[in-house]
Amino acid sequence: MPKIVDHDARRAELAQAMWRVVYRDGVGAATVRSIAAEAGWSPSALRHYFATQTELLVFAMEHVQAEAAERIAADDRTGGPREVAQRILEQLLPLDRQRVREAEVWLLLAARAQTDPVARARMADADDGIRRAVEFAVVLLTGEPAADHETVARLHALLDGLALHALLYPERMPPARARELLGAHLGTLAAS
Amino acid sequence: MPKIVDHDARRAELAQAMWRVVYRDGVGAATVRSIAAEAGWSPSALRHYFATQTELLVFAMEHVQAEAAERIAADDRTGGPREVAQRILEQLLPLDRQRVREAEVWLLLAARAQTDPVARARMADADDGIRRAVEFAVVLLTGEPAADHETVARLHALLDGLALHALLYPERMPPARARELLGAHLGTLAAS
DNA sequence: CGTCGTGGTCGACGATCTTGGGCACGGGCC
DNA sequence: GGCCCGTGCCCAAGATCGTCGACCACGACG
Repeated sequence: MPKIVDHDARRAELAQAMWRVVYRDGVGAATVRSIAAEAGWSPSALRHYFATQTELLVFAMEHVQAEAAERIAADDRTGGPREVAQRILEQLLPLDRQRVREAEVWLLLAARAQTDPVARARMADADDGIRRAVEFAVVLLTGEPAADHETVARLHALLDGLALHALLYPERMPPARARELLGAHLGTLAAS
Repeated sequence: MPKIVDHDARRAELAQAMWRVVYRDGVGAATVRSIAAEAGWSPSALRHYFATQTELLVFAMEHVQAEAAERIAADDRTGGPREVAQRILEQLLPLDRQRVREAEVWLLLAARAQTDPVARARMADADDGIRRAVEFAVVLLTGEPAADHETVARLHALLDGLALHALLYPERMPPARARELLGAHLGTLAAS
């Protein structure tokens, strides 16, 4: 068989090009044509690796998930449960440029998920990951072996709400304030 | 001067057409053309009343705000503070088809706000309205004359997070669960 | 060495938002 | 009463986007 190309490597390469575009010009500029130009190929070339734009976005979201998971895994777990839980959950908030871009991808995929089932499935998967991190934090804070579902769901909603506010209204919800509010909520959990 | 048309009435008429499309086919189907067809005009006719698509979305969002404000004002305030606060804040959650559509407009405008300053400004205004409702609820619950800023911001983030989850993952966050989680949080506020 | 499948480009299609030019109508002015 | 001209509206085109089909080139396998 002919000319065999490592699809995964190509996809990663394209995703990096996409990420450069997103990082430089914002997620709105991440069109098929601009990404192809960034990677130095024709727009149709992308079609071999990403049949549709949604697949591109989904791949970018997978990258976001992997990065966040890696950051969380890389935490050294030093300090008390409060500090560890706070640091872990902060990895899921748009507190610096990198995480802002990640959150932009997240929001864009969310908007697309309203009509696109594929995007919807990826969002649900990402949501699972966030939920697991929240569960971990709750277990850490309460010391109980299993996390209370209601507590988890509430913290989860708060976390995503904070992320949304920090992304949409950075003046009203600067990083320090988001951290502070998250800490306040974690405080109520540890106390009870 | 010639043929004078009531612009406000026309805009309202067009907004109703838009709303019919959104309600029937989802917010994704709300293109300039579909709205014009629904209203029985040509797409260019809309240009006299809404120069750009963002203006249409912004107008729809203003309608959402007005509807929500009216629902909140229409509450009869019966029952204890917990019940009143809960009912008021539930008006801002996507618990039925009407409010789901409203939340869809909200999310679409949020995505657009990342690149469009006009959409951004409208989102900030809507955010003000939500914040005021949350402040009102907090004052009601705590009995204090002024609401604690941190408490308000936290409840606000939780509320928007719940709305987002209910909109994106209706299976995981059905209306009853959203109500329950909101109630749980309000409970912690009333207790303190 | 030939074949054929894979990789890649070009061009086109349909849909979208947006814009400019042009037509019709009708209220104001002489 | 008749002429202006500004408003309202449509048509067509431009720009950009995602997607698709037809075509060419290369290279591994038989």
